[in-house]
Amino acid sequence: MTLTRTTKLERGRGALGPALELVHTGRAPTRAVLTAELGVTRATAGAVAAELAALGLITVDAHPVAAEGTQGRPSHRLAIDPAGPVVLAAQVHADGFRAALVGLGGRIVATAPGCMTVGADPAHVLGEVVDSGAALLRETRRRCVGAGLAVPSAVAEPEGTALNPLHLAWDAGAPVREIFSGCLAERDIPSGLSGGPATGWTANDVNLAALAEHRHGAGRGAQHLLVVGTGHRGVGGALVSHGKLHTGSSGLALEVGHLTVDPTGRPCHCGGRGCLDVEADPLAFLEETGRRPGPEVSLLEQALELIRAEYDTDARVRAAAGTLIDRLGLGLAGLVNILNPDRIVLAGLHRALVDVDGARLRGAITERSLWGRSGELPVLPCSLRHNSLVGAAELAWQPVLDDPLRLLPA
Amino acid sequence: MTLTRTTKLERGRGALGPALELVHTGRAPTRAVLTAELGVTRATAGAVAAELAALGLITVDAHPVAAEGTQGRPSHRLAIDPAGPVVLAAQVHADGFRAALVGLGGRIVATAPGCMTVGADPAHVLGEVVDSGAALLRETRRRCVGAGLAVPSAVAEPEGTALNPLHLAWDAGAPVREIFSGCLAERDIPSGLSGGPATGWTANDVNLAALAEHRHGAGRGAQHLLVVGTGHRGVGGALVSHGKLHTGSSGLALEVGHLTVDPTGRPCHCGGRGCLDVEADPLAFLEETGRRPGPEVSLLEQALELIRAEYDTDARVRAAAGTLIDRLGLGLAGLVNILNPDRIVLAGLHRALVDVDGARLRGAITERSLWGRSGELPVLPCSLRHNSLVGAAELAWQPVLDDPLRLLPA
DNA sequence: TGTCTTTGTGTCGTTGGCAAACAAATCTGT
DNA sequence: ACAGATTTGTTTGCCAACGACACAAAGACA
Repeated sequence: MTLTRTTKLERGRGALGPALELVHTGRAPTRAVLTAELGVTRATAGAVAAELAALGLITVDAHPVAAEGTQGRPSHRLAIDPAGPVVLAAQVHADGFRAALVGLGGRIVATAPGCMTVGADPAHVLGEVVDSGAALLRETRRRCVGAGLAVPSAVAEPEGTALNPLHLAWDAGAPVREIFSGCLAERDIPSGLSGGPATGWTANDVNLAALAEHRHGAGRGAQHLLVVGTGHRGVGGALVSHGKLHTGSSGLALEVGHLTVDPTGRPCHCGGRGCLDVEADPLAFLEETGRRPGPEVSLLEQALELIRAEYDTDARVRAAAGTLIDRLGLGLAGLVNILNPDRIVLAGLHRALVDVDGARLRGAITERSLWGRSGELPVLPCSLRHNSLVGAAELAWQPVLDDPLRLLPA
Repeated sequence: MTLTRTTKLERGRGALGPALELVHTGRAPTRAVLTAELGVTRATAGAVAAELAALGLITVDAHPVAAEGTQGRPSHRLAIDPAGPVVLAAQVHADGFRAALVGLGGRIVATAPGCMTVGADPAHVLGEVVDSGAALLRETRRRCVGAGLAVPSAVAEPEGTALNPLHLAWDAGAPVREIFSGCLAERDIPSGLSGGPATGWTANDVNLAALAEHRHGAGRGAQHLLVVGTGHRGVGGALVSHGKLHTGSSGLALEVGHLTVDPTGRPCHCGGRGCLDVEADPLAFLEETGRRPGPEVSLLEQALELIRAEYDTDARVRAAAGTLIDRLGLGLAGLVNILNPDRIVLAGLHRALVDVDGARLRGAITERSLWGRSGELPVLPCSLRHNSLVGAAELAWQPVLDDPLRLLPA
């Protein structure tokens, strides 16, 4: 008679995903905290932690050390397994791309920048991106369990097409997700998961930056996080509500670039005037300062450098920053009235603006937003270095976070 | 030895809530459909249906009749028990109030309008509202399991205070939910649920209208439903995302009245110019037609009557409607770019506008919204008579839908 | 009438978790 | 040093909530 014992490892399957997410986002430093956060018994939490450790995703330290000022038996520390699997993450922008391997917890394990041939088509660029990632995988000999890509364009759902890749010289409507997935398949990047080949998860870069900031950065703990930022041209936005990206019904939500912030302002390609896209992006800033943008580095870098180097010494730079802050504040106030976020995080050029005069920005928002608690609404600079890249990794990690048992044995 | 058998009725507890919601929203006409929608076995679905019937919430017909053109054994029909419990729902507006008893399925069982003393304070008004509801309960002898209230003001969460009850002559910040709950307790309206006294669920009327339209009306099945409408003054909005109201972090989301639709337009009390609130509400419409609004009935009713009676004959009325449609379209386009809904439902005056010239409104939205599929975006009139009232009932039903076992035995 | 199709019901086994008793590890006070 | 106090981890027993399966029921169709 075969006695199939219900082993401890088979318990707690339902809580595996939530538990991994807690460790992933740093909200479960110890097993005791995990127990409380999951709302389960110590027995169940123990089984869950053991199973995640058996899957090679987390580590449970063998010899816990007591925290200071606490009584009782010290709890085992939980941590992301530093030798665990990684995902391939990449970000494409106007000047080039960056490929990386990212572990759980949003930790970048290895990364490499790449140049982009001007005018190259998406298949060519994404091929280079995946080649670069594959090289990192060979160097580090890490197991890969997914791939994610951030692009500076709205991405239509569920097709995965790039609708306005203006700064990449790609065709509008290019099937980016399909192309990326194809590149992964061609180069035999395994999915690492049960059920099908590797899927190249693809989304808009600001959306992914927001996701990353919510899970690992300045947006941590926010219920309704609004992220607004610039790349090299234009302004993008994203909303993370209750931990999930609000992408809308077809991925086109938070296209905030065409909020009107100056009815008499610059004409915009959308047909209107004074849109945020043309009034509060790096080019607009450079124009306000009276400088001629040079072709050597990106507009964003020129703008950031100008603020860094001359904000304290050049009144024109200060005035330009103030002008952009007021416009941005107007746009944000409109968004606050519609979305009622409990935190705002700014990226790109806007991050620099809140750094140099956060008070003015907060004032501009409060002045135009309604009965809210906007005075108490935190407006913070983003806190992660490569937030779109980390966000692309989040996308790729999501299936694992949803059900860790889908991981194939190493 | 006591043999405590696991009876059939104790099964399927976890699926009770989802099952009741399916019947409530009309998505489970038969037990077979319920089985498929829940994704459980027939045995479990049977147990769930039996338990809901035992709770007095639904009926399972004894002698099923085969549907035409189908083979196999006919499935039992599921329906809301017409003798089941009700909730007390009420709506307050500038001219008065309306109290009602509403059963599951959004069916209004009994209703009575009420006048409001001009300038009366909230405690007085809500006292009359609850008295009116209590009278209906005595008349109908129905069991009451909750109470909900719709107010024409933003309601701050989690406090439940009315932030801008401009049209009610109430103080801004009046603790409406607390007052309503107090009135219920004073009059011994039972909660009908385990755990505590009756709670007077309270929310903004447009939000509740949106919830009602999503569950029982023109918004059924939408993933991201945007509702915009007028009461007697001003413009309100609401978003239902994946079946849940997006209230934002403190209940103040979708305050769409201050979107700018005409930079050179009327001054608004918010300090700006040309806000939707003053450019697309019933007063604005009446002004555009050149009529002097009379004091006898509400502005909304005057506007609706004017459209009904004179749209076909009076060019000035048509022109005014066109002007408002264009402004509304501009505002909606902005919202579409931010929220990316897959359906728009219009209420109040805006419902009449889409009725008389929906094509113009759809054109105005498409023209200004970006790379979306806005051409395919349905823009519909609302379809429920008292949608805020039904929405208030939804609020009160929610605890029962979440866990029907909280219902106390009759 | 027999067969097919679909739906409802009863039985059994598995699973995922809880409760409680116990064991372990550390702090605190004497 | 030693005895509680406190907190955490582990083991055992148990049970509710299902699914799987076989069978029964009720109609359509030939």
